[in-house]
Amino acid sequence: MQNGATPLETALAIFPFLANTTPQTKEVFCRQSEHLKLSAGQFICLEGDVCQHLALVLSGTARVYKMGNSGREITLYRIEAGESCILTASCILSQQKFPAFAVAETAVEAIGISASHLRDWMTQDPTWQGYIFGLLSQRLTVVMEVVEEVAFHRMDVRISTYLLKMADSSGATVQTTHEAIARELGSSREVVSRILKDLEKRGIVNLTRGNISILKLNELTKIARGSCNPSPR
Amino acid sequence: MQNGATPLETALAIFPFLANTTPQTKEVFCRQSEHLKLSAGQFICLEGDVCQHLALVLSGTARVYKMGNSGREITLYRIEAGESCILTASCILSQQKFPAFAVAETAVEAIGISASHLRDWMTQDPTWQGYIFGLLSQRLTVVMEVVEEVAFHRMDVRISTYLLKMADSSGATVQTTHEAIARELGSSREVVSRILKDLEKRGIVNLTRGNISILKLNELTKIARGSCNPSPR
DNA sequence: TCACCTGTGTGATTTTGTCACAGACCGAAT
DNA sequence: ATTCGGTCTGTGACAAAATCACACAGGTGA
Repeated sequence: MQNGATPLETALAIFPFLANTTPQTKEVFCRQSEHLKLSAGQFICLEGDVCQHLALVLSGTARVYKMGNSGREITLYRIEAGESCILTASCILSQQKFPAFAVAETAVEAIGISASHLRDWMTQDPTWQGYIFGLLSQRLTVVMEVVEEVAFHRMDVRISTYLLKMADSSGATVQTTHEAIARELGSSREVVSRILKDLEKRGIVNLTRGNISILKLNELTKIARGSCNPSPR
Repeated sequence: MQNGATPLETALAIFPFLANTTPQTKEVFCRQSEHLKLSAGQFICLEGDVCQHLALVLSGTARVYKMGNSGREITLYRIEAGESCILTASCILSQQKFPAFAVAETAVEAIGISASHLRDWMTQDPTWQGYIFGLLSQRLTVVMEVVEEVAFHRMDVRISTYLLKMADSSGATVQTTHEAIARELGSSREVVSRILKDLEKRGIVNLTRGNISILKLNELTKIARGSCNPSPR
Protein backbone atom coordinates (compact mmCIF):
# COMPACT_ATOMS: atom_id res chain seq x y z
CA MET A 1 0.00 0.00 0.00
CA GLN A 2 1.10 3.53 -0.58
CA ASN A 3 1.83 6.70 1.31
CA GLY A 4 -1.19 8.19 3.03
CA ALA A 5 -3.92 6.02 1.53
CA THR A 6 -5.88 3.68 3.74
CA PRO A 7 -5.87 0.01 2.78
CA LEU A 8 -9.46 0.31 1.60
CA GLU A 9 -8.70 3.30 -0.59
CA THR A 10 -5.82 1.47 -2.21
CA ALA A 11 -7.89 -1.63 -2.73
CA LEU A 12 -10.74 0.38 -4.24
CA ALA A 13 -8.35 2.03 -6.68
CA ILE A 14 -7.00 -1.30 -7.85
CA PHE A 15 -10.20 -3.36 -7.64
CA PRO A 16 -12.92 -1.03 -8.90
CA PHE A 17 -15.52 -3.77 -8.60
CA LEU A 18 -15.32 -3.49 -4.81
CA ALA A 19 -17.14 -0.16 -5.02
CA ASN A 20 -20.29 -2.04 -6.00
CA THR A 21 -20.28 -4.56 -3.22
CA THR A 22 -22.51 -4.24 -0.18
CA PRO A 23 -21.34 -2.11 2.75
CA GLN A 24 -21.06 -5.23 4.88
CA THR A 25 -18.81 -6.97 2.37
CA LYS A 26 -16.62 -3.88 2.23
CA GLU A 27 -16.47 -3.71 5.97
CA VAL A 28 -15.54 -7.39 6.36
CA PHE A 29 -13.12 -7.12 3.47
CA CYS A 30 -11.33 -4.30 5.23
CA ARG A 31 -11.33 -5.70 8.69
CA GLN A 32 -10.58 -9.34 8.06
CA SER A 33 -8.33 -9.53 5.05
CA GLU A 34 -4.62 -9.99 5.44
CA HIS A 35 -2.02 -7.86 3.76
CA LEU A 36 0.54 -10.13 2.13
CA LYS A 37 4.01 -9.28 0.89
CA LEU A 38 5.91 -11.80 -1.16
CA SER A 39 9.39 -11.43 -2.54
CA ALA A 40 10.31 -12.46 -6.07
CA GLY A 41 10.66 -16.21 -6.40
CA GLN A 42 8.34 -17.11 -3.54
CA PHE A 43 5.70 -19.68 -4.30
CA ILE A 44 2.05 -18.76 -3.99
CA CYS A 45 0.70 -22.23 -4.69
CA LEU A 46 2.27 -25.57 -5.49
CA GLU A 47 0.68 -28.22 -7.63
CA GLY A 48 -1.55 -30.33 -5.41
CA ASP A 49 -1.99 -27.66 -2.75
CA VAL A 50 -5.30 -27.33 -0.99
CA CYS A 51 -5.94 -23.61 -1.07
CA GLN A 52 -7.13 -21.80 2.04
CA HIS A 53 -6.79 -18.21 0.82
CA LEU A 54 -7.48 -16.19 -2.25
CA ALA A 55 -4.87 -13.58 -3.10
CA LEU A 56 -5.94 -10.33 -4.78
CA VAL A 57 -2.83 -8.79 -6.31
CA LEU A 58 -2.18 -5.12 -5.53
CA SER A 59 1.19 -4.84 -7.24
CA GLY A 60 3.77 -7.03 -8.94
CA THR A 61 3.16 -10.03 -11.16
CA ALA A 62 2.87 -13.74 -10.59
CA ARG A 63 3.34 -16.53 -13.09
CA VAL A 64 1.16 -19.63 -13.29
CA TYR A 65 2.77 -22.60 -15.00
CA LYS A 66 2.72 -26.34 -15.47
CA MET A 67 5.79 -28.53 -15.05
CA GLY A 68 6.52 -31.83 -16.79
CA ASN A 69 8.41 -34.56 -15.01
CA SER A 70 11.58 -33.84 -16.93
CA GLY A 71 11.57 -30.43 -15.23
CA ARG A 72 10.47 -28.54 -18.33
CA GLU A 73 7.97 -25.77 -17.71
CA ILE A 74 5.31 -23.92 -19.64
CA THR A 75 3.70 -20.65 -18.65
CA LEU A 76 -0.09 -20.64 -18.70
CA TYR A 77 -0.70 -17.00 -17.82
CA ARG A 78 0.31 -14.19 -15.52
CA ILE A 79 -1.52 -12.45 -12.70
CA GLU A 80 -1.17 -8.68 -12.68
CA ALA A 81 -2.30 -5.96 -10.32
CA GLY A 82 -6.10 -5.90 -10.08
CA GLU A 83 -6.39 -9.57 -10.86
CA SER A 84 -6.35 -12.58 -8.63
CA CYS A 85 -5.48 -16.21 -8.84
CA ILE A 86 -8.87 -17.51 -9.95
CA LEU A 87 -7.41 -20.96 -10.03
CA THR A 88 -7.25 -20.65 -6.28
CA ALA A 89 -10.84 -19.49 -6.26
CA SER A 90 -11.93 -22.37 -8.41
CA CYS A 91 -10.06 -24.78 -6.11
CA ILE A 92 -11.67 -23.32 -3.04
CA LEU A 93 -15.15 -23.42 -4.46
CA SER A 94 -15.00 -26.83 -6.06
CA GLN A 95 -12.76 -28.42 -3.44
CA GLN A 96 -10.12 -29.46 -5.92
CA LYS A 97 -6.38 -29.43 -5.53
CA PHE A 98 -4.43 -26.69 -7.22
CA PRO A 99 -3.50 -28.03 -10.68
CA ALA A 100 -0.37 -25.97 -11.36
CA PHE A 101 2.34 -23.82 -9.83
CA ALA A 102 2.04 -20.15 -9.04
CA VAL A 103 5.15 -18.15 -8.24
CA ALA A 104 5.82 -14.47 -7.59
CA GLU A 105 7.83 -13.20 -10.53
CA THR A 106 8.52 -9.82 -9.00
CA ALA A 107 7.87 -8.73 -5.44
CA VAL A 108 4.12 -9.03 -4.94
CA GLU A 109 1.76 -7.20 -2.62
CA ALA A 110 -1.62 -8.81 -2.21
CA ILE A 111 -4.70 -8.96 -0.08
CA GLY A 112 -5.47 -12.42 1.23
CA ILE A 113 -9.04 -13.35 1.98
CA SER A 114 -10.04 -16.60 3.63
CA ALA A 115 -11.73 -19.45 1.83
CA SER A 116 -14.82 -19.06 4.00
CA HIS A 117 -15.28 -15.39 3.16
CA LEU A 118 -14.82 -16.11 -0.51
CA ARG A 119 -17.47 -18.80 -0.29
CA ASP A 120 -19.85 -16.42 1.46
CA TRP A 121 -19.34 -13.63 -1.00
CA MET A 122 -19.57 -15.89 -4.01
CA THR A 123 -22.97 -17.19 -2.93
CA GLN A 124 -24.37 -13.84 -1.82
CA ASP A 125 -22.71 -11.02 -3.68
CA PRO A 126 -23.36 -10.68 -7.42
CA THR A 127 -20.53 -8.19 -7.75
CA TRP A 128 -17.99 -10.68 -6.49
CA GLN A 129 -19.48 -13.34 -8.71
CA GLY A 130 -19.13 -11.08 -11.70
CA TYR A 131 -15.52 -10.27 -10.93
CA ILE A 132 -14.50 -13.89 -10.45
CA PHE A 133 -16.52 -15.05 -13.43
CA GLY A 134 -14.88 -12.49 -15.69
CA LEU A 135 -11.38 -13.50 -14.65
CA LEU A 136 -12.16 -17.17 -14.94
CA SER A 137 -13.56 -16.95 -18.43
CA GLN A 138 -10.67 -14.78 -19.54
CA ARG A 139 -8.18 -17.37 -18.25
CA LEU A 140 -9.99 -20.15 -20.03
CA THR A 141 -9.63 -18.29 -23.30
CA VAL A 142 -5.95 -17.62 -22.71
CA VAL A 143 -5.16 -21.20 -21.77
CA MET A 144 -7.00 -22.42 -24.86
CA GLU A 145 -4.78 -20.17 -26.92
CA VAL A 146 -1.76 -21.76 -25.26
CA VAL A 147 -3.04 -25.17 -26.36
CA GLU A 148 -3.34 -23.92 -29.91
CA GLU A 149 0.17 -22.46 -29.84
CA VAL A 150 1.78 -25.57 -28.46
CA ALA A 151 -0.13 -28.00 -30.63
CA PHE A 152 0.11 -26.20 -33.96
CA HIS A 153 2.75 -23.50 -34.12
CA ARG A 154 6.41 -24.05 -34.89
CA MET A 155 8.99 -22.98 -32.37
CA ASP A 156 10.51 -20.27 -34.57
CA VAL A 157 7.06 -18.75 -34.99
CA ARG A 158 6.37 -18.91 -31.27
CA ILE A 159 9.75 -17.46 -30.33
CA SER A 160 9.31 -14.61 -32.81
CA THR A 161 5.85 -13.89 -31.45
CA TYR A 162 7.20 -13.88 -27.92
CA LEU A 163 10.08 -11.55 -28.79
CA LEU A 164 7.69 -9.11 -30.44
CA LYS A 165 5.36 -9.18 -27.46
CA MET A 166 8.24 -8.46 -25.08
CA ALA A 167 9.84 -5.87 -27.30
CA ASP A 168 6.95 -3.49 -27.74
CA SER A 169 6.94 -2.73 -24.06
CA SER A 170 10.65 -1.98 -23.86
CA GLY A 171 11.93 -0.80 -27.20
CA ALA A 172 13.70 -3.10 -29.61
CA THR A 173 15.66 -5.04 -27.04
CA VAL A 174 14.57 -7.92 -24.84
CA GLN A 175 16.40 -8.62 -21.60
CA THR A 176 16.03 -12.31 -20.96
CA THR A 177 17.88 -15.60 -21.18
CA HIS A 178 17.29 -18.45 -23.60
CA GLU A 179 16.45 -20.60 -20.60
CA ALA A 180 13.70 -18.18 -19.55
CA ILE A 181 12.16 -18.20 -23.03
CA ALA A 182 12.20 -21.99 -22.98
CA ARG A 183 10.34 -21.99 -19.66
CA GLU A 184 7.86 -19.54 -21.09
CA LEU A 185 7.09 -21.57 -24.18
CA GLY A 186 7.45 -25.08 -22.80
CA SER A 187 10.53 -25.92 -24.82
CA SER A 188 14.14 -26.56 -23.92
CA ARG A 189 17.05 -24.17 -23.75
CA GLU A 190 19.00 -25.81 -26.59
CA VAL A 191 16.12 -25.49 -29.02
CA VAL A 192 15.67 -21.82 -28.18
CA SER A 193 19.42 -21.17 -28.50
CA ARG A 194 19.59 -22.84 -31.88
CA ILE A 195 16.61 -20.96 -33.29
CA LEU A 196 17.87 -17.63 -31.95
CA LYS A 197 21.30 -18.38 -33.43
CA ASP A 198 19.64 -18.95 -36.75
CA LEU A 199 17.78 -15.64 -36.48
CA GLU A 200 21.11 -13.98 -35.70
CA LYS A 201 22.78 -15.55 -38.75
CA ARG A 202 19.95 -14.14 -40.85
CA GLY A 203 20.65 -10.70 -39.38
CA ILE A 204 17.25 -10.43 -37.73
CA VAL A 205 18.42 -10.21 -34.14
CA ASN A 206 21.64 -9.60 -32.24
CA LEU A 207 22.54 -11.84 -29.31
CA THR A 208 24.61 -10.94 -26.28
CA ARG A 209 24.63 -12.51 -22.86
CA GLY A 210 21.15 -12.12 -21.33
CA ASN A 211 20.04 -9.80 -24.10
CA ILE A 212 18.36 -10.03 -27.47
CA SER A 213 18.08 -6.97 -29.68
CA ILE A 214 15.82 -6.91 -32.66
CA LEU A 215 17.42 -5.58 -35.85
CA LYS A 216 14.77 -6.33 -38.46
CA LEU A 217 11.37 -5.94 -36.90
CA ASN A 218 9.49 -6.50 -40.13
CA GLU A 219 11.31 -9.78 -40.85
CA LEU A 220 10.47 -10.95 -37.34
CA THR A 221 6.79 -10.12 -37.76
CA LYS A 222 6.80 -12.08 -41.02
CA ILE A 223 8.11 -15.15 -39.23
CA ALA A 224 5.65 -14.65 -36.37
CA ARG A 225 2.79 -14.72 -38.85
CA GLY A 226 3.88 -18.24 -39.81
CA SER A 227 6.64 -18.48 -42.37
CA CYS A 228 4.85 -21.07 -44.49
CA ASN A 229 1.20 -20.21 -44.82
CA PRO A 230 -0.64 -23.17 -46.33
CA SER A 231 -4.22 -22.31 -47.13
CA PRO A 232 -6.56 -23.41 -44.33
CA ARG A 233 -7.27 -26.96 -45.49
CA MET B 1 -37.37 -35.17 -24.25
CA GLN B 2 -38.96 -38.44 -23.26
CA ASN B 3 -42.27 -40.18 -23.28
CA GLY B 4 -44.83 -38.55 -20.97
CA ALA B 5 -42.57 -36.08 -19.14
CA THR B 6 -43.11 -32.37 -19.59
CA PRO B 7 -40.14 -30.35 -20.84
CA LEU B 8 -39.68 -28.89 -17.37
CA GLU B 9 -39.68 -32.29 -15.71
CA THR B 10 -37.06 -33.55 -18.13
CA ALA B 11 -34.92 -30.46 -17.65
CA LEU B 12 -35.17 -30.71 -13.88
CA ALA B 13 -34.04 -34.33 -14.01
CA ILE B 14 -30.99 -33.47 -16.08
CA PHE B 15 -30.19 -30.06 -14.55
CA PRO B 16 -30.83 -30.51 -10.82
CA PHE B 17 -29.62 -26.99 -10.12
CA LEU B 18 -32.79 -25.63 -11.74
CA ALA B 19 -34.76 -26.84 -8.72
CA ASN B 20 -33.09 -24.12 -6.67
CA THR B 21 -33.82 -21.21 -8.96
CA THR B 22 -36.61 -18.77 -8.32
CA PRO B 23 -40.12 -19.59 -9.54
CA GLN B 24 -39.90 -16.72 -12.02
CA THR B 25 -36.69 -18.07 -13.53
CA LYS B 26 -38.25 -21.49 -13.84
CA GLU B 27 -41.30 -20.04 -15.45
CA VAL B 28 -39.34 -18.01 -17.98
CA PHE B 29 -37.00 -20.93 -18.57
CA CYS B 30 -39.97 -23.10 -19.46
CA ARG B 31 -41.85 -20.66 -21.52
CA GLN B 32 -39.11 -18.97 -23.49
CA SER B 33 -36.44 -21.55 -24.10
CA GLU B 34 -36.16 -23.31 -27.39
CA HIS B 35 -35.89 -27.02 -27.78
CA LEU B 36 -33.02 -27.78 -30.14
CA LYS B 37 -32.27 -30.99 -31.99
CA LEU B 38 -28.97 -31.35 -33.76
CA SER B 39 -27.81 -34.32 -35.78
CA ALA B 40 -24.30 -35.73 -35.50
CA GLY B 41 -21.76 -33.59 -37.29
CA GLN B 42 -23.69 -30.33 -37.06
CA PHE B 43 -21.75 -27.37 -35.77
CA ILE B 44 -22.84 -25.63 -32.60
CA CYS B 45 -20.31 -22.81 -32.78
CA LEU B 46 -17.56 -21.89 -35.20
CA GLU B 47 -14.37 -20.11 -34.23
CA GLY B 48 -15.07 -16.40 -34.35
CA ASP B 49 -18.83 -16.72 -33.90
CA VAL B 50 -20.69 -14.18 -31.85
CA CYS B 51 -22.89 -16.29 -29.66
CA GLN B 52 -26.56 -15.42 -29.21
CA HIS B 53 -27.73 -18.55 -27.40
CA LEU B 54 -26.56 -20.82 -24.66
CA ALA B 55 -27.24 -24.53 -25.21
CA LEU B 56 -27.93 -26.77 -22.23
CA VAL B 57 -27.39 -30.34 -23.34
CA LEU B 58 -30.16 -32.83 -22.56
CA SER B 59 -28.70 -35.80 -24.38
CA GLY B 60 -25.82 -36.65 -26.69
CA THR B 61 -22.29 -35.25 -26.62
CA ALA B 62 -20.54 -32.37 -28.27
CA ARG B 63 -16.83 -31.91 -28.86
CA VAL B 64 -14.98 -28.61 -28.41
CA TYR B 65 -11.72 -28.36 -30.31
CA LYS B 66 -9.11 -26.05 -31.74
CA MET B 67 -7.89 -26.24 -35.32
CA GLY B 68 -4.48 -25.27 -36.66
CA ASN B 69 -4.13 -23.79 -40.11
CA SER B 70 -2.81 -27.04 -41.54
CA GLY B 71 -6.20 -28.54 -40.67
CA ARG B 72 -4.93 -30.51 -37.69
CA GLU B 73 -7.29 -30.57 -34.73
CA ILE B 74 -7.04 -31.07 -30.99
CA THR B 75 -9.93 -31.83 -28.68
CA LEU B 76 -10.19 -29.57 -25.65
CA TYR B 77 -13.13 -31.23 -23.89
CA ARG B 78 -16.56 -32.69 -24.39
CA ILE B 79 -19.99 -31.51 -23.33
CA GLU B 80 -22.24 -34.22 -21.96
CA ALA B 81 -25.85 -34.31 -20.83
CA GLY B 82 -26.40 -31.95 -17.90
CA GLU B 83 -23.58 -29.67 -19.00
CA SER B 84 -23.54 -26.71 -21.27
CA CYS B 85 -21.13 -24.90 -23.49
CA ILE B 86 -19.72 -22.50 -20.92
CA LEU B 87 -17.47 -21.11 -23.60
CA THR B 88 -20.62 -19.76 -25.14
CA ALA B 89 -21.63 -18.36 -21.78
CA SER B 90 -18.28 -16.73 -21.31
CA CYS B 91 -18.52 -15.25 -24.81
CA ILE B 92 -21.96 -13.90 -24.18
CA LEU B 93 -21.08 -12.35 -20.88
CA SER B 94 -17.74 -10.88 -21.84
CA GLN B 95 -18.69 -10.03 -25.42
CA GLN B 96 -15.86 -12.00 -26.95
CA LYS B 97 -15.90 -14.13 -30.04
CA PHE B 98 -16.04 -17.87 -29.67
CA PRO B 99 -12.41 -19.04 -29.56
CA ALA B 100 -12.84 -22.61 -30.83
CA PHE B 101 -15.13 -25.01 -32.66
CA ALA B 102 -17.99 -26.94 -31.11
CA VAL B 103 -19.59 -29.77 -33.02
CA ALA B 104 -22.25 -32.35 -32.18
CA GLU B 105 -20.52 -35.70 -31.99
CA THR B 106 -23.70 -37.69 -31.67
CA ALA B 107 -27.25 -36.46 -32.15
CA VAL B 108 -27.76 -33.77 -29.53
CA GLU B 109 -30.89 -32.54 -27.81
CA ALA B 110 -30.53 -29.26 -26.02
CA ILE B 111 -32.37 -26.35 -24.56
CA GLY B 112 -31.42 -23.02 -26.02
CA ILE B 113 -31.74 -19.91 -23.93
CA SER B 114 -31.19 -16.45 -25.27
CA ALA B 115 -28.18 -14.31 -24.45
CA SER B 116 -30.39 -11.73 -22.73
CA HIS B 117 -31.97 -14.27 -20.39
CA LEU B 118 -28.58 -15.67 -19.53
CA ARG B 119 -27.35 -12.18 -18.73
CA ASP B 120 -30.36 -11.55 -16.50
CA TRP B 121 -30.04 -14.79 -14.64
CA MET B 122 -26.30 -14.47 -14.23
CA THR B 123 -26.65 -11.10 -12.55
CA GLN B 124 -29.65 -12.00 -10.43
CA ASP B 125 -29.75 -15.67 -9.72
CA PRO B 126 -27.05 -17.16 -7.47
CA THR B 127 -28.05 -20.68 -8.48
CA TRP B 128 -27.34 -19.99 -12.12
CA GLN B 129 -24.09 -18.32 -11.20
CA GLY B 130 -23.04 -21.34 -9.21
CA TYR B 131 -23.85 -23.71 -12.04
CA ILE B 132 -21.97 -21.72 -14.66
CA PHE B 133 -19.06 -21.06 -12.34
CA GLY B 134 -18.68 -24.75 -11.55
CA LEU B 135 -18.62 -25.73 -15.21
CA LEU B 136 -16.23 -22.95 -16.09
CA SER B 137 -13.69 -23.81 -13.43
CA GLN B 138 -13.90 -27.47 -14.29
CA ARG B 139 -13.17 -26.69 -17.94
CA LEU B 140 -10.21 -24.54 -17.01
CA THR B 141 -8.69 -27.43 -15.11
CA VAL B 142 -9.28 -29.84 -17.98
CA VAL B 143 -7.80 -27.52 -20.58
CA MET B 144 -4.76 -26.97 -18.39
CA GLU B 145 -4.28 -30.71 -18.30
CA VAL B 146 -4.42 -30.72 -22.09
CA VAL B 147 -1.59 -28.17 -22.13
CA GLU B 148 0.48 -30.40 -19.88
CA GLU B 149 -0.18 -33.43 -22.06
CA VAL B 150 0.70 -31.71 -25.29
CA ALA B 151 3.74 -29.92 -23.95
CA PHE B 152 5.35 -32.72 -21.98
CA HIS B 153 4.07 -36.17 -22.85
CA ARG B 154 5.29 -38.31 -25.68
CA MET B 155 2.82 -39.51 -28.29
CA ASP B 156 3.12 -43.19 -27.38
CA VAL B 157 2.29 -42.31 -23.78
CA ARG B 158 -0.66 -40.17 -24.83
CA ILE B 159 -2.02 -42.76 -27.23
CA SER B 160 -1.75 -45.48 -24.60
CA THR B 161 -3.53 -43.29 -22.07
CA TYR B 162 -6.26 -42.55 -24.56
CA LEU B 163 -6.74 -46.21 -25.45
CA LEU B 164 -7.02 -47.12 -21.77
CA LYS B 165 -9.55 -44.36 -21.17
CA MET B 166 -11.69 -45.54 -24.09
CA ALA B 167 -11.31 -49.22 -23.32
CA ASP B 168 -12.60 -49.25 -19.77
CA SER B 169 -16.03 -48.17 -20.93
CA SER B 170 -16.34 -50.81 -23.63
CA GLY B 171 -14.25 -53.83 -22.73
CA ALA B 172 -10.81 -54.39 -24.18
CA THR B 173 -11.56 -53.14 -27.65
CA VAL B 174 -11.70 -49.59 -28.95
CA GLN B 175 -13.76 -48.79 -32.03
CA THR B 176 -12.11 -45.83 -33.66
CA THR B 177 -9.86 -44.84 -36.51
CA HIS B 178 -6.27 -43.64 -36.39
CA GLU B 179 -7.47 -40.40 -37.90
CA ALA B 180 -9.95 -39.89 -35.04
CA ILE B 181 -7.24 -40.49 -32.44
CA ALA B 182 -5.04 -37.96 -34.19
CA ARG B 183 -7.84 -35.37 -34.07
CA GLU B 184 -8.31 -36.14 -30.43
CA LEU B 185 -4.68 -35.69 -29.48
CA GLY B 186 -3.67 -32.97 -31.90
CA SER B 187 -1.33 -35.15 -33.92
CA SER B 188 -1.44 -36.50 -37.45
CA ARG B 189 -2.78 -39.77 -38.73
CA GLU B 190 0.59 -41.07 -39.89
CA VAL B 191 2.14 -40.66 -36.47
CA VAL B 192 -0.73 -42.46 -34.78
CA SER B 193 -0.57 -45.27 -37.34
CA ARG B 194 3.17 -45.70 -36.81
CA ILE B 195 2.94 -45.83 -33.05
CA LEU B 196 -0.02 -48.22 -33.10
CA LYS B 197 1.85 -50.42 -35.58
CA ASP B 198 4.76 -50.50 -33.17
CA LEU B 199 2.44 -51.48 -30.32
CA GLU B 200 1.08 -54.25 -32.52
CA LYS B 201 4.57 -55.53 -33.33
CA ARG B 202 5.21 -55.71 -29.60
CA GLY B 203 2.07 -57.79 -29.19
CA ILE B 204 0.33 -55.19 -27.04
CA VAL B 205 -2.61 -54.47 -29.33
CA ASN B 206 -4.25 -55.98 -32.36
CA LEU B 207 -5.24 -53.73 -35.25
CA THR B 208 -8.05 -54.24 -37.69
CA ARG B 209 -9.89 -51.68 -39.75
CA GLY B 210 -11.61 -49.21 -37.46
CA ASN B 211 -10.82 -51.30 -34.42
CA ILE B 212 -8.06 -51.64 -31.83
CA SER B 213 -8.14 -54.49 -29.37
CA ILE B 214 -5.93 -54.46 -26.34
CA LEU B 215 -4.05 -57.69 -25.74
CA LYS B 216 -1.69 -56.75 -22.91
CA LEU B 217 -3.43 -54.27 -20.66
CA ASN B 218 -0.61 -54.19 -18.12
CA GLU B 219 2.02 -53.40 -20.76
CA LEU B 220 -0.16 -50.59 -22.05
CA THR B 221 -0.60 -49.11 -18.57
CA LYS B 222 3.18 -49.23 -18.12
CA ILE B 223 3.65 -47.18 -21.28
CA ALA B 224 0.86 -44.80 -20.27
CA ARG B 225 2.69 -44.10 -17.02
CA GLY B 226 5.61 -42.82 -19.08
CA SER B 227 7.99 -45.46 -20.40
CA CYS B 228 11.08 -43.68 -19.16
CA ASN B 229 10.47 -42.34 -15.70
CA PRO B 230 13.21 -39.86 -14.83
CA SER B 231 12.92 -38.73 -11.24
CA PRO B 232 10.94 -35.47 -10.96
CA ARG B 233 13.77 -33.00 -11.48
C1' DT C 1 44.45 -15.75 -10.23
C1' DC C 2 41.47 -19.32 -9.64
C1' DA C 3 37.29 -21.65 -8.68
C1' DC C 4 32.52 -21.37 -9.66
C1' DC C 5 28.18 -20.32 -11.49
C1' DT C 6 25.32 -18.93 -15.10
C1' DG C 7 24.55 -18.50 -19.91
C1' DT C 8 25.58 -20.15 -24.76
C1' DG C 9 27.09 -23.11 -28.69
C1' DT C 10 26.96 -27.49 -31.05
C1' DG C 11 27.07 -32.42 -32.58
C1' DA C 12 24.57 -36.91 -32.39
C1' DT C 13 20.39 -39.36 -31.75
C1' DT C 14 15.37 -39.99 -31.16
C1' DT C 15 10.75 -38.53 -31.69
C1' DT C 16 7.28 -36.12 -34.12
C1' DG C 17 5.24 -33.74 -38.12
C1' DT C 18 4.82 -33.39 -43.19
C1' DC C 19 4.63 -34.94 -47.91
C1' DA C 20 3.89 -38.30 -51.22
C1' DC C 21 2.29 -42.38 -52.47
C1' DA C 22 0.44 -47.28 -52.49
C1' DG C 23 -2.38 -50.72 -51.17
C1' DA C 24 -6.27 -52.79 -48.39
C1' DC C 25 -11.01 -52.97 -47.09
C1' DC C 26 -15.92 -52.17 -47.88
C1' DG C 27 -20.39 -50.89 -49.58
C1' DA C 28 -22.97 -49.63 -53.69
C1' DA C 29 -23.97 -49.77 -58.42
C1' DT C 30 -23.80 -52.09 -62.80
C1' DA D 1 -19.58 -61.18 -59.36
C1' DT D 2 -17.03 -57.32 -60.87
C1' DT D 3 -16.00 -52.71 -60.80
C1' DC D 4 -15.78 -48.31 -58.69
C1' DG D 5 -15.14 -44.91 -55.31
C1' DG D 6 -14.68 -43.98 -50.76
C1' DT D 7 -12.44 -44.56 -46.32
C1' DC D 8 -8.72 -46.53 -43.70
C1' DT D 9 -4.03 -48.01 -43.17
C1' DG D 10 1.18 -48.64 -44.25
C1' DT D 11 5.56 -46.70 -45.28
C1' DG D 12 9.73 -44.19 -47.02
C1' DA D 13 11.98 -39.74 -47.08
C1' DC D 14 12.83 -35.62 -45.10
C1' DA D 15 12.21 -31.51 -41.76
C1' DA D 16 11.54 -29.89 -37.12
C1' DA D 17 12.05 -30.57 -32.11
C1' DA D 18 13.48 -32.76 -27.88
C1' DT D 19 17.14 -34.99 -25.44
C1' DC D 20 21.82 -36.05 -24.15
C1' DA D 21 26.43 -34.88 -23.68
C1' DC D 22 29.81 -31.89 -23.72
C1' DA D 23 32.68 -27.52 -24.40
C1' DC D 24 33.49 -22.98 -23.57
C1' DA D 25 32.69 -17.88 -22.50
C1' DG D 26 31.63 -14.16 -19.21
C1' DG D 27 31.30 -12.53 -14.78
C1' DT D 28 31.72 -12.79 -9.44
C1' DG D 29 33.83 -13.49 -5.25
C1' DA D 30 37.45 -15.74 -2.50
